[in-house]
Amino acid sequence: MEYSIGEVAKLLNISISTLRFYDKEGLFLNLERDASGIRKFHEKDLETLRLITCLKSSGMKIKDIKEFMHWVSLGDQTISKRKEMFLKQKEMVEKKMLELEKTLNMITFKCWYYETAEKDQTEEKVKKIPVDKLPKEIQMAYEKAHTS
Amino acid sequence: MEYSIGEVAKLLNISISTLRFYDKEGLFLNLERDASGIRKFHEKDLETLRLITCLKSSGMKIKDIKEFMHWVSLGDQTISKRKEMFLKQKEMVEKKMLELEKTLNMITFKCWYYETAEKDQTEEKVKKIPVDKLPKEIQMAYEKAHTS
DNA sequence: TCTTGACCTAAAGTTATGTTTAGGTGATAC
DNA sequence: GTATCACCTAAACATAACTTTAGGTCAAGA
Repeated sequence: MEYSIGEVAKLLNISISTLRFYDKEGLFLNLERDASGIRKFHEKDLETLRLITCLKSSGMKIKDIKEFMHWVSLGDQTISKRKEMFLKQKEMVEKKMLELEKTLNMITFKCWYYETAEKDQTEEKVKKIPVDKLPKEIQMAYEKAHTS
Repeated sequence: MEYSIGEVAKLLNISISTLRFYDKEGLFLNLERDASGIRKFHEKDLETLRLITCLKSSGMKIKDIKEFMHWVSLGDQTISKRKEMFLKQKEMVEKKMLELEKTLNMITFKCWYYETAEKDQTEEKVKKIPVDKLPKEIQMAYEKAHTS
């Protein structure tokens, strides 16, 4: 199965210009072109794109993804490097998730805070509630959000 | 308690230039200055900074944080707006967490993949294992990573 | 035949989030 | 008294990751 750039764009919801940009950056290995220079994407390229999306969301830079793709092109001799990269990236993601949880706790607290303020028609009352008098789960969220 | 910009920078691990940048962008409400123009940070400014950090990690732009701070300055009449903002942001964070989980599954799979390849000294063998023959938890990670 | 649509390139432009630079003030330490 | 800090500003610079623009090819349909 072969896909044009437009088809891939729709399929994976990535703009055409982004796809060309990734190609220019060297993120695809041996991306096929037909006689008149038109890109032909195969399943392996789609899989590369799914990986790019994943690595980007893990906080990796395009340059490093490019380096990884270069390692892939060198074959078995770079297996350890690639493994190390993924181990490092796993740590990054776990760190990110912890931070996001803290963020969620802060936001959960704020949601409760403003819902209460909205009922009261003022911030004054809720602002004065001491931490230990907050509803239990809100207190927990607040405290989790405020640990260094 | 009062803090200089340098103290705040160390305390919250944010560079001095970033703090000045945030101030220029209007993220602090009534940040005090002494007679010679030197910034004096108070506890409320530190709390603002913690909130900024949190909102940034939730994916909010500086401009929107600034708008929020403006609402704060308008007092009780903007409580609903602020509540809506946090509700929206909560959804954003929940979406982000789902994406990160998917990312983590992909990376977990890749870690296993390259650890196996490393033992084999080649990718060839592991590459050929069909999904349903993978170790159970790896199979689960793979599948979770590949659901649209 | 002509026009439309999907593709192409190279290069310039955009946006967000800072950082760096160059030049200046004012208190304190040697 | 002069050198060194820690602070200040305005403005230029940096970087990543795209997007837009301007100009061109090529095949298919009216």
